[in-house]
Amino acid sequence: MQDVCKCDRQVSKRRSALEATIPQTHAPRRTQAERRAETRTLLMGTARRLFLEKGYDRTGMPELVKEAGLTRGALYHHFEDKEHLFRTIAEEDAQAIGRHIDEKTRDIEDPDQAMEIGTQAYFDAMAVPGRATILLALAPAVLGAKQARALTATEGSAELRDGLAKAMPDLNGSTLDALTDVLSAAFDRAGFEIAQGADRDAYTEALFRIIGTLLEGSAPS
Amino acid sequence: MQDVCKCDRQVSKRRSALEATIPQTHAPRRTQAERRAETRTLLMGTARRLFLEKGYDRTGMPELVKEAGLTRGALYHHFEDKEHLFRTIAEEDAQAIGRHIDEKTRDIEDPDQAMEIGTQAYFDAMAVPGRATILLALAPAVLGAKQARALTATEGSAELRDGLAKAMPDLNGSTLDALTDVLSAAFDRAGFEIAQGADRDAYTEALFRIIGTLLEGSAPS
DNA sequence: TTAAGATAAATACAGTTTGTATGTAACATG
DNA sequence: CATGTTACATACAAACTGTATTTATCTTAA
Repeated sequence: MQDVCKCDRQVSKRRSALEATIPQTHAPRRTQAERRAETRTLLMGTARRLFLEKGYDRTGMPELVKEAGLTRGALYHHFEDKEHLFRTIAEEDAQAIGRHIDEKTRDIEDPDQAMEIGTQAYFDAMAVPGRATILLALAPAVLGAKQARALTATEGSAELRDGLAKAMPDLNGSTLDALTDVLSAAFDRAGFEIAQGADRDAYTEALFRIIGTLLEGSAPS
Repeated sequence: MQDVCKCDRQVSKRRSALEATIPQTHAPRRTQAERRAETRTLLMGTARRLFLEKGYDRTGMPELVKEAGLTRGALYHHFEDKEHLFRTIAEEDAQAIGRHIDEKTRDIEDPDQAMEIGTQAYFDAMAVPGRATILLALAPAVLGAKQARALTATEGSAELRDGLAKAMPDLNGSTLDALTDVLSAAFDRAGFEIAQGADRDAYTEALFRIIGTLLEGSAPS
């Protein structure tokens, strides 16, 4: 019962959390880039977990660094403030989604197949634990709806727009934009629910029913 | 420049914000119910404004009660904590939306027309300043995605589900649920964007294109 | 290799914020 | 009008935030 201490004092056990098992030879001698990357990774990983477990505003920095085996000094050296820490995490997740979709669809010619594969790639990427909550539930509140949307505004929606434009040439621009927007919201909802364990096939079919009927029902080429 | 004071001390100007103009006769003699309602309204209104201006976690209770001309004593008398205050505000907005839609659609027989009118009523209700941000951007982070969804889960979506079920009898239950869910996400997005000043007609047409083609395109009765 | 500079991380500090406990004023009721 | 109850203010103890300062670790070039 010697754990109640309001100060920041660290018990001089450096590199604790990662290598607590190692008998501590003498000096591990990491390069600065390594140190930096490891610490950032550790902080971001711990923060990610706590943000997800307790929510953004109920997560305190003292608690966070304690769990990471560091001090607030390290945290504020790497991140300007709590919001910057969160934004960095959210950006990383968003970029990971973009990369994954790009990888999976890069070599596909047929637009329909690209749509199909891209959708599954999006669901897969969004199902990485915590990602959906970070990007779709927390980010709009922490970063603002606009910034949060900008993070996830995948190029995929541009291709969706093009597909719709071709199939429905009578649509004016703003209606086309609105249609693309609400459909991307539908994709987001599907991705979120699938990530929470919902029936993936059901959501996939629901989305393709919508898009399928839209594309064929209006002005078939 | 005499404003820097860390304590809660109140300058003994009771009922300030509301009646600062009145020359303060002797004793206004309000009933308890009135006192209570007025204070709650004042606190919730001020909190609402600050949550919208600065975000949830950047809004502090000291600042809030200061602007309301009260002390934290009053605040914590009426609300358990910050989250409870927010939840109360969000619930009020959600219920107002429900009431408004109900009012507007109560006497409509034709399902199609009810859909049309109900959609417009939803957009109107969601366009009340701040409502969209509170319910769709902040609530998922503060209350959790599930609770936030539960707030806005209007009965309208049940009727949407029924309409879809009739038009597409081949759909199994889980796909129908998924379809209803992603469509309601589309409605939310439309409501949010319209509230932010987007082209209402464009979003309305986009939604009805989707629903229209779905209903007619599959299995017409 | 090592001294000087740069980066990483810990400690120290000042101001705020949160929730609670306690005290006081306003209203309600027999 | 005395007594109980509700509304609100004040006082207090943590806890949290961000910054300034100091110490440790790594880099580089003579």
